[in-house]
Amino acid sequence: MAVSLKDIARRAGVSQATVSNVVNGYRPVGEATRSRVQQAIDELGYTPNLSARHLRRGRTGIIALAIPELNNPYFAELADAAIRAATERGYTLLLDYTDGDRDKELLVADGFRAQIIDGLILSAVHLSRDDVASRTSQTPMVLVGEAIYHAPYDHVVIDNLAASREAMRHLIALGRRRIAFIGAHIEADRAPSLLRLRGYAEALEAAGLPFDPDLTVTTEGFGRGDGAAGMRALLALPEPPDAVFAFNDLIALGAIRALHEHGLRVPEDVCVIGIDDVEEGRFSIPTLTTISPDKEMIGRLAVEKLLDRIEGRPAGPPAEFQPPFRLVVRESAPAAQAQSSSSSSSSSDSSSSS
Amino acid sequence: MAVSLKDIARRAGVSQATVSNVVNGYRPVGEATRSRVQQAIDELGYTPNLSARHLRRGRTGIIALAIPELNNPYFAELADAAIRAATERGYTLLLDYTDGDRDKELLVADGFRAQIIDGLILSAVHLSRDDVASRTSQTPMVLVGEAIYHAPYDHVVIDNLAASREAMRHLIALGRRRIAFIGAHIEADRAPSLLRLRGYAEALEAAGLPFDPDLTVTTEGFGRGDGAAGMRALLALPEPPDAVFAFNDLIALGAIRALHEHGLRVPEDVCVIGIDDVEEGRFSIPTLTTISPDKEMIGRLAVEKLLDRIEGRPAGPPAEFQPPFRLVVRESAPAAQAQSSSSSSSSSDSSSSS
DNA sequence: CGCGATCTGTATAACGTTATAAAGCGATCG
DNA sequence: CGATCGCTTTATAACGTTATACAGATCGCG
Repeated sequence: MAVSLKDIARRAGVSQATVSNVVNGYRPVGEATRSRVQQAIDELGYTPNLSARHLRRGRTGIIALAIPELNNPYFAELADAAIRAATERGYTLLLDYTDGDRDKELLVADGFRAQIIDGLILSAVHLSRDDVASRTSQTPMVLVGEAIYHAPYDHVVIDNLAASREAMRHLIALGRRRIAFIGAHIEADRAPSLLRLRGYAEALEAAGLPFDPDLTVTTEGFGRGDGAAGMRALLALPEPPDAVFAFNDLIALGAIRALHEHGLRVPEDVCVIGIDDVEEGRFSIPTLTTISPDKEMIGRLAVEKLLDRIEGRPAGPPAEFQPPFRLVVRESAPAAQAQSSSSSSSSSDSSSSS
Repeated sequence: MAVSLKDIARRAGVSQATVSNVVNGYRPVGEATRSRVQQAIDELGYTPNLSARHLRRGRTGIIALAIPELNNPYFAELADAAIRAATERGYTLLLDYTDGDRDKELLVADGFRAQIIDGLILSAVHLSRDDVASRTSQTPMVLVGEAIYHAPYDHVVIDNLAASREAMRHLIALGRRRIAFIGAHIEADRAPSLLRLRGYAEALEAAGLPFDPDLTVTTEGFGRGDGAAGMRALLALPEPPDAVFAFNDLIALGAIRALHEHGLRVPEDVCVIGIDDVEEGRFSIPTLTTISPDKEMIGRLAVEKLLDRIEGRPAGPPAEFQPPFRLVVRESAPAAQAQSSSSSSSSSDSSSSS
């Protein structure tokens, strides 16, 4: 059925090895034979059988990106960037879900799929450094996101501490004094919100504001529903907050919805700021002020570092890479010189690091 | 490095063929040897090499789902469902993008990736029936979505005509008389909005309302920005609409944003209804009334039909499958007995077909 | 002119599976 | 008692590539 190397070889009157060399360019081939072979390839419409190639080479040309869920547009946008980056480099990217489930994360890290993939980009939620440090699989891996730090793998993540501080500075500059944090997680193994939470606390201290434990809300997950629930809890307090710093945009959007249902205005009564800069926040009512990580670069960098390892390029010891982020000021927490209504997103202030 | 069939065979003192039979169960194996082999497998931690298996078998166990983009949460949710369905059946699902680009759609349909995938689920935007009818690739394919009808392939899609009529009936029942449609596409090869547009026109006629061409707005794409732009065009009319039926939720949400920027209230001044039921619409302000297709079933059905073809199960001639949908009434176009503010989604009216 | 070096091309052996044909071996049967 | 059958197991040949070792030319250089 499918046309194989052998068919081409016969047609062009050369050996299979020569055809292979024309296709892959491993060894030089004479101009005359090359064109003869090329013609045969064109005529018969040959494409190499990947299973066979990969069986022989020991690589599949497929890398996986494991994310908690696709429903969070942040991950959808990240996956988008990663897929494009992989495609450009001649690889195919496979999406894997973990459902934010610890066991599934372990499974993925431990080489489920190992037979089919050359490498793995893992965006974990529940895994600790020890979990990944003790993994047995030999498959190259790159970490992405906030969950794990200081593990013996390349790690691509924005400077969450700096990002949180910047978000908080913005709220404080707006004159807010009772600022809440939605999206903390108590589990011992979770650094992510720890870091963002720490940035929150540090910024409060730097501004001479008190840290009120009631204003830190723990959530189950990271969705709009979690944000709404968290906000409702805050509104039940005797003294509700006048601003909210959310772990991510989805939580922020859920919080805005809950505020709306309570008859409170954003930003007049309560300012809200998130992290992620998902497209939704550019059209929501009000539009969402947020920290915008360079998702394109995160995806690209993760793929690049992974391929360096896979293809055995000199890459040095595992390192942490920090793509830039920037504060995008929109309606939910407007610029300090109090503006009022519409007008589209205007960005300000950008900070980055290597 | 990796442990292979040969290692197991040696360890258990049997032939490779026997090990293969234990793993695959093609031929019976004696109880004694079976357990000996199984033990060796467990001890050495053997997993079959997929490239080799598939080289031999001629199948890869991978199917692809080609969608225009991941940024539209509708497709993200659909992909989610399809991935789960494929996983359940022992297949791996690969996501492919077409960027809503006609050439890329053709490329995908014509068997780019053919070497790596056993089958394809295609959600096209620009392809016509003739495009797919004349494709050369032998790879089994199932169509999903509104673009192509009556092609010689299984096709999974909701009854768009009925869905549109139902959405329109709801708006008309609310007393709206100048109802606009955002998201029409003029290209000759596009049936999708044609069908929804036709439902729109038919519903107008059925209600004895005039069809005003000014109220049908063509858009470039299907995103929030397109919806906002379309709405602005409508608001520039001498006599703006009092309701909007949007091609999908994203367009609807963009329209709501544009209305807000114009100082108009939804639903009091203008009612808005979409199609897709993306999660975002359950938290937007106002929450979005929409037609909710059963995405779970669309994904599951598409995978199922594709696997039937791949695995050679008797499946009869290509057919069209219509998963159910239902109208979900929320704030942007509330129930007829005029309610006012918050309260969560309440569904009504469901219709389905085979 | 002869010998090594280069440059092209070929034959062949893997890679890890699974399908096919055949072999071993009791037991059954005519 | 020899032939036949059924059951389990094995040996072997693919599947379509690429890597390795090698064989002929052609060429440069002493």
